[in-house]
Amino acid sequence: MPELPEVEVVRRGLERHAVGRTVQAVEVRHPRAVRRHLAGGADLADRLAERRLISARRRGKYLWLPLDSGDALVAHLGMSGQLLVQPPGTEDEPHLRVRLVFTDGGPELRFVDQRTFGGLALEPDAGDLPPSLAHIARDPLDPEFDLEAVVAALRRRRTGLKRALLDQTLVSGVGNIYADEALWHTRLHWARPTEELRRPEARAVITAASDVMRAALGEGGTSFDRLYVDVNGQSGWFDRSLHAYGQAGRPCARCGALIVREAFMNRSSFRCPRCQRTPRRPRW
DNA sequence: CGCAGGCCCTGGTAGC
DNA sequence: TGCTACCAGGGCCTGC
Repeated sequence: MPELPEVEVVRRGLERHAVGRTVQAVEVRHPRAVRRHLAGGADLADRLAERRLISARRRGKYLWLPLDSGDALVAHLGMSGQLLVQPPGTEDEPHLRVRLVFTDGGPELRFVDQRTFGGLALEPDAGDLPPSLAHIARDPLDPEFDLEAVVAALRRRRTGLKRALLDQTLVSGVGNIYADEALWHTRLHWARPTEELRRPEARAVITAASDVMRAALGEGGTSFDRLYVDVNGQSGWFDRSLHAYGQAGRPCARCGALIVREAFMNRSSFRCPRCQRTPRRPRW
């Protein structure tokens, strides 16, 4: 599941392998992959053809590639999306959704996505950010990320802590994996009411999320199910450093109690039952 | 407005 | 063996 570190690895790959090149033609092989492009796949292909990719940018889990036309190609990898750079003639992947061919005859850019939660769309490149991303908060790796403002906003919420960490309008880039890791590092329970957080606790959990994501980026991104690979198909290996996520039944690295898995928001949450005690008034 | 919950999607796997 | 049920979960959407 690509979260911020994995998406950043992809962004760097795009910067290296796609930026500066000119699109010759685009093949949209699955309409769902371009569902956010309301004018349809043919329109997307038309407006991308003969356009040069200017740069590769990211906010949270979103990527966008500004074009020399003033549009930007916005991409989200969803659960299982990949952007692969493949030599022409390489056999098509089973879940190939969109193919970009370049005028230089070099490697193609392929959007591959098994579960089709991800997709591509063209939008105006409105200065700093495509319009559809206006609601996405800055992520912790953004130079303009304002920790104290996020801490204050977090403590104004009236919800469970993990819900808030996953809310991309509060802080972006954090998904299920890094939320569980940040909570484990700070010994906080996922159902802690945000309005009861002490300022140092709030500061610690946001800082922990930031630190864990930065560490993952340093190691090439988390990958435990082979669905995530970077722009050239290389897997990361950060899963070996996870302390909570996916560790049910394994001993907590801090206290030895067995990590438990709990249902939360139709997904899983992992925590240490001893280090991360259930709060008196949980907000599930 | 803030917040909660449903839904979308597919391949792998567990269970009968 | 072959079927069904369940699981992974980010983000959009709706309703309260």
